[in-house]
Amino acid sequence: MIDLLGRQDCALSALEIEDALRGERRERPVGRASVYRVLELLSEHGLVTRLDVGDGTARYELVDPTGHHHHHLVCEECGQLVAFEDRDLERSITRLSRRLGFSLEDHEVVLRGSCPGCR
Amino acid sequence: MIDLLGRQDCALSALEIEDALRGERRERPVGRASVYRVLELLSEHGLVTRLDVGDGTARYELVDPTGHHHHHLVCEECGQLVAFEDRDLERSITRLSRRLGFSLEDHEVVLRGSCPGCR
DNA sequence: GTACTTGCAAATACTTTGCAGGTAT
DNA sequence: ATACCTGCAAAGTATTTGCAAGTAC
Repeated sequence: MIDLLGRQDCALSALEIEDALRGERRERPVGRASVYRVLELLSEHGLVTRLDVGDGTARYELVDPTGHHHHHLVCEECGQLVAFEDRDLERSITRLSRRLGFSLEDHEVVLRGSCPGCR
Repeated sequence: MIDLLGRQDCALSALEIEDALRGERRERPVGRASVYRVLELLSEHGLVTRLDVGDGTARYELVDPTGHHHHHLVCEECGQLVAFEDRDLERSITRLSRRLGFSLEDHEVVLRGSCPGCR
């Protein structure tokens, strides 16, 4: 599954992962429960992030081992999910959590609007 | 329902709203479907924002008519949901969307970690 | 009357859990 | 043997939809 996620350029839902894995291994098809169980494990160990775009399904993606991380834009016209990275934004968030006395484990930013192609 | 949301200091889930409304009006209890339908309407008209903290349930809150808006901290110890406002963060996001050529309709920031009380 | 709104119940979608059988040590 | 991991089916939860009855005009 880690392989599979590594090959993606954007987050997959649990059901998409299940389908993909079933496509790869026909003999003993992977069970839905296992997918969720493994995702929870990977997530707890910080290898995978859970992302929620607001459509009632959780998406998962591999954490970049170099420490870089990105956030997501959702185009409300075409539904496309685009990843971006922004140092300035990250700096704001770090400063902010210090200001609030909050020790930050994780954070998630979702921007919604129209992508350049759809405007 | 707008009244009810106005009285809250933090976002409510659809089911919490249903319960609260049923408490207020015993004769003809409000139906679940109506709650979701009204929330969708209010949301489309920009009177209510939908917020997703990552626990598989959507939460809703009234949009501040003064134009101010806030984001949320989730404490992973006590589960508390805290709202905050940060001009610096908003500025980063505005700059960012300009940089990406993305026309922003809405955005959502969720920070996860431990609140001052739980550390 | 027609058109719109409502609540209920059923349907759908995503996720979790119980369990029996399998694998590894 | 024990302990762990798996897939299936069933249960649980959140949300949406079909529909019959009620309201407004």
